[in-house]
Amino acid sequence: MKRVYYSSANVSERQAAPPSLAISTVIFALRPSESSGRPTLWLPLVRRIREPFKGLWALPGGPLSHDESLQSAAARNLQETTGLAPRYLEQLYAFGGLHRSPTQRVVSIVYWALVQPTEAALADESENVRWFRADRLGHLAFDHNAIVDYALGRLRNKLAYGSVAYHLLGEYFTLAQVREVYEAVLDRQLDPANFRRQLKSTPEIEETGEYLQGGKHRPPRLYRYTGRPGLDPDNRSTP
Amino acid sequence: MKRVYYSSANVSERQAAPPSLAISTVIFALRPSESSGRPTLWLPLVRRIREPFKGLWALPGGPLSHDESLQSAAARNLQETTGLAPRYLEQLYAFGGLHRSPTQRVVSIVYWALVQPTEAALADESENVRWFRADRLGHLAFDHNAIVDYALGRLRNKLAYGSVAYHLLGEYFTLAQVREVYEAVLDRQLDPANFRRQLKSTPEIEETGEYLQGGKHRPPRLYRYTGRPGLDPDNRSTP
DNA sequence: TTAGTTTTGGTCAAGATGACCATAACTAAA
DNA sequence: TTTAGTTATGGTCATCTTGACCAAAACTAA
Repeated sequence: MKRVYYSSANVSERQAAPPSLAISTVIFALRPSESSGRPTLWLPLVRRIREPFKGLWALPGGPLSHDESLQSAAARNLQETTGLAPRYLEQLYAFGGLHRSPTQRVVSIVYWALVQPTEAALADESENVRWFRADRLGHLAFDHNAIVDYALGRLRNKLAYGSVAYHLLGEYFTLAQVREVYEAVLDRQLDPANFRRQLKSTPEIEETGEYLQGGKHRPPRLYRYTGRPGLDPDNRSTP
Repeated sequence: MKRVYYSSANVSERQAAPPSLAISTVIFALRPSESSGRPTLWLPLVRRIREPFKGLWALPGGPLSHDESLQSAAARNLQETTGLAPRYLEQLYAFGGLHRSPTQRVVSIVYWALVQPTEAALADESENVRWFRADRLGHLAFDHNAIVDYALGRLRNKLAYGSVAYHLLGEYFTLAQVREVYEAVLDRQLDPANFRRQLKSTPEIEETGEYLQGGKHRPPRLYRYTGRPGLDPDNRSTP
């Protein structure tokens, strides 16, 4: 057996070894806050069961196997930790600082995803997989706090310009629900009338004949998103 | 000598090997077109001297060594092929399709850079390094045509929103020169008066007391860019 | 001196945006 | 049954931005 793994090599050989490559995924979903009941951003983390950073929470991820694309590796992360399929999945950034991991040089290609949390996702919580509020994470393993911050910045930017909010919602939604997503992510209040006017002028939002019943006040009309399910739109140019 | 390189392993071992990691760089510079004399986008390419794609032109790049960061590896590419230091350098995308290279699985983390071409850069042209017009590249090695297209899209986008045009110009420039950059990259004419009004309202553009002499017409005022030299602004969050 | 060209400053209408008002429609409490 | 409370929805108004266009200033070359 000639196969030699670098992890079993001695120190000088580890130095000469090329950096190893991993895929991680920042998975965002909306969940009502326990206190206010308003939607807030949550994301699933995985507890590290070995060194380095054993016991700390980290982003789901793992090594890239030779026969899967970057995006499908990220989708597999998502599936394995939450049981969910992504509604939106896009490459975030490649993090390759020299000292991200104390034991070896690791380059992580990080994806970010939007999903809608279902009962299935909650059922997949366990001792080593748990959902956290994005604004109350504590200290994570590696540079994962910085990565989540960067992903939050990207989410805010895409939300303000692109049409990404709908991937956090179900098939039918009210305009007030969309506004709540914006308010949660951008962390500021928006004028309901002005916000409504903007959404009415975007062609991807389609009016349905249905209304949301059961509320305490005037029943709002339900709408539907007719744009593409955004799976890595950045990657159009490469197969 | 226990060190084993995967490239010398047999087929089944190559299959099991992790994907190898490379850094490439798309380097843009402005150069006057021979025909019209107006500035156009050019980029340097390197001729492949071994298989695969031996003889074809490719983006400058190479493997990532264990002791350099992603960005400094890209800056080294830049230095080695052009002799220049980057005025602007930012990560573009990680390309990791399964069949980018016919011989092995390669994941390329690609950076894009803006420089101003000097005599030094021209002197560094050789049999195996040459500058090409970005819109007349021909067939490149690997998926490098797609990568350049993606980089061009990013450049157009950053130009339209961000403040990136000045990194293609010298320290002093006229507003008409900035407009020519926009016209070259976006490939459409812009109204001089309206364009001027917008630039006057951006705080990073500072008026100097100097004027460009020697032209055929009214001497235009010279301006200066006072913003940061944008070296990977995306990477603020990670050291 | 004059024609030609670019630079520079300006107007105007159309469109987008934020602040704000008013009515419609429903629930829940009186 | 009435009334108060709340959200949904439609609208106005002033302000800002944008694109189209006009005109004078300033220089060169003939």
